Amino acid sequence: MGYSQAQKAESKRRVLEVASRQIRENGIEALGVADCMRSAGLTHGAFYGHFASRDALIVEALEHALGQSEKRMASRTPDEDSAQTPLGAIAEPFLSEVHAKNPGNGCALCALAGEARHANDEVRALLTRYVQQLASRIAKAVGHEGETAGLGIVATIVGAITLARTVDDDDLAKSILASSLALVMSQDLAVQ
Amino acid sequence: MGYSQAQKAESKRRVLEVASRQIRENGIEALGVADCMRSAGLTHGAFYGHFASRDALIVEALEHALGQSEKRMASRTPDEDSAQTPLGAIAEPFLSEVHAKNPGNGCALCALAGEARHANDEVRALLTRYVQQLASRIAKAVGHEGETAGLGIVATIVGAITLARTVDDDDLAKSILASSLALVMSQDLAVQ
DNA sequence: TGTACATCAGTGAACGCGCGTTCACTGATGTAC
DNA sequence: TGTACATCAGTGAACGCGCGTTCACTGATGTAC
Repeated sequence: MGYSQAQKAESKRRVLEVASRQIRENGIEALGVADCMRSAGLTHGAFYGHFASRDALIVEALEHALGQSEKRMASRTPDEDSAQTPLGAIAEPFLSEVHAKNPGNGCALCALAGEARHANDEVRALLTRYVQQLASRIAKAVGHEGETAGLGIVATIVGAITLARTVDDDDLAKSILASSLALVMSQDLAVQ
Repeated sequence: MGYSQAQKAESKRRVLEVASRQIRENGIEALGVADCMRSAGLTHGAFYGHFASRDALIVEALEHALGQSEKRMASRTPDEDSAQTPLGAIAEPFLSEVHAKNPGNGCALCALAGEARHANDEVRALLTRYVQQLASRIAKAVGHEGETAGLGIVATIVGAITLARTVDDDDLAKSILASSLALVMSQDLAVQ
């Protein structure tokens, strides 16, 4: 069949894209090399031309997903029309139904926090760093220095999305998101 | 070798005990039939004399774990010596370092919420019911009717324990628990 | 410009291993006489 | 009370399957002449 070098890079990008979506959607453990390659339009034999191992793919895919989230969040500013506060601009998209229903495109921390405890050290290190980044961004939004004040809010966000996705009742899921958003916004100094 | 009927019941109880601890400690997916039986002092071949399938074991083990948590929580009352409020009496043990460090003996919802999305319907139904119970218990503790007011607090608790166990830095884990407890207690009407 | 050849991304069969499940067999328990 | 026997919890070997990984091979690309 034959492929150029540019096509190889494109192939790898496609595999990473698929893997990054699959781990958020189905979990790290559920990611299969063959299935992932098939979804990227390749056969499983080509895998080790791109990655040293399944674990290496997972780490790269997670970095890819976290990088995306970081970029998306950095580009987000409060809506001018509504009276959205800086905290609201961060918390509302996290705690939306769209986010809860689409783990594959969403925050990797929310999607993987539950099973990260059983993952390898590199995965945990990446998620740890992301928790810190997110917390200090949130702390800043509510007018605090450092990350400590933001950690509770991060916990609420992660817990709310996790539970909303766990529960088998759609109305209950909506209530979880709404109640959690109210709890988060009760910490907003900009409102009081 | 030969065993009496009473010994069979005792064997099953031992298997359930082990499984209930193992799924909370290592996750549902990590539970292996052979390993679980070995830890209970039996060989894997005896398994199907007690359970119809691995899935059936998991459901029974989860029921066992949730039942334990429910019982433990029901027997818990505010400390008389300290000025603990009803909400504090519930939230503090959940958000303690001891709980974060010992998933095997802890709350099954906190331990499994992250991977429940990928589990079978029965597991999700059991956890859904538990979320509702916990939320209405908490709502009552803060002086609200219904479960809605409690859902945000449940989310914070589950998220905090999940993150504290995910993160690879002990001090950060402690900060997550402390910050989340403060966030939860800020909702306590009994304090204000 | 056209031809021969080296490169290398991708293919697909095969491997080894772990795990859930099955099943023929074992031997202590407890009942029947 | 003692003996023969049916029961059945547990044993351990074997199965089928899926999955991560390996590897000999293929054939288009792009360079050398």
